[in-house]
Amino acid sequence: MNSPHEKAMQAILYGHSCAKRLKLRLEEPMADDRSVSSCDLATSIVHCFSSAISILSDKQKSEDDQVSDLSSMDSSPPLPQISHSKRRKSNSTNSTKNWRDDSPDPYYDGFQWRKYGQKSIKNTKYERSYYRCSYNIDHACGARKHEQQIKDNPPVYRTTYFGHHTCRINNNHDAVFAAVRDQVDDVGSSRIIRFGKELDQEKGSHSTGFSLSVKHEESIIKEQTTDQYREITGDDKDCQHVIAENQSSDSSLSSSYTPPSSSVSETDMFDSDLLLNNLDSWDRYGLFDFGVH
DNA sequence: AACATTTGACCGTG
DNA sequence: CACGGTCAAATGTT
Repeated sequence: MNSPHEKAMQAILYGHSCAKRLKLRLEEPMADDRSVSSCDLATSIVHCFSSAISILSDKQKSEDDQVSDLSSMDSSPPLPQISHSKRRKSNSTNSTKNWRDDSPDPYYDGFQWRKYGQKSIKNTKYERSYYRCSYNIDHACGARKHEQQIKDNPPVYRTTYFGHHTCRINNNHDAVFAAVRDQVDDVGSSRIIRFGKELDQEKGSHSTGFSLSVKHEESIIKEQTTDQYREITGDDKDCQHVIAENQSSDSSLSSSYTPPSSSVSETDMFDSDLLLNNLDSWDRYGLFDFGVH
């Protein structure tokens, strides 16, 4: 796995490529396909920097801390809130700690949240706020988040998200991914990019807010990405080759992943959430080219 | 009036 | 029993 520094670098580079595209759009409005709104591009940029901040601030934590954080991540989809118990269930069995984000400001993530609690947490200076999706009842949306200031001067707020949105009130971010996918498809002989779960498995089960995960399901997805590369290429050696190549890559901005034409159909199996939620995917497949140079 | 936030209490988990 | 997640009444805001 790449070092935190390298991951932060990749997040910044990714943000940089988004910024370049936004700049190009501002300079030459007609030159861009407008498949992604400027607002979404800006949001992506902010999230890339958030990820970099988070990675770099985590780097200062102890290794033990990191291991325990990672081990608590869970990739399973949110369970419907069918329990009639008024009290919480065990975190280890019923909730999903999907990802977290550190930001200088608790940023707008495109979803509407309702605060339902606030607690002071032991050994921490600041209180933690608890939010659930405003559409929790209307759409039985089980998404929740915790927000807590973890640093002062400069202030850093850690937002931890649990579960997925099923309310689908914001699909803008999906457009970003679609655009990424389309442009990736345009590069060379690219056919598919496949990350994470089968699309069919995901259908109807989520619509998450977009953010670059810092520690999203790390160990699980490491296996998934490797396995799925094997699935694409059918070649274990190729998999190792690409991984090694990317690990020793100079992270040039112009690098782009062009999967070898494969036996897999052209069916779109791109899982945008997992692509952008997991920096390790970049580790393995290289940076994605937005067509801006 | 309707909706959102605050806050003390409750209670499951380890 | 301490901790932290959630509930729900009280309070604030629009």
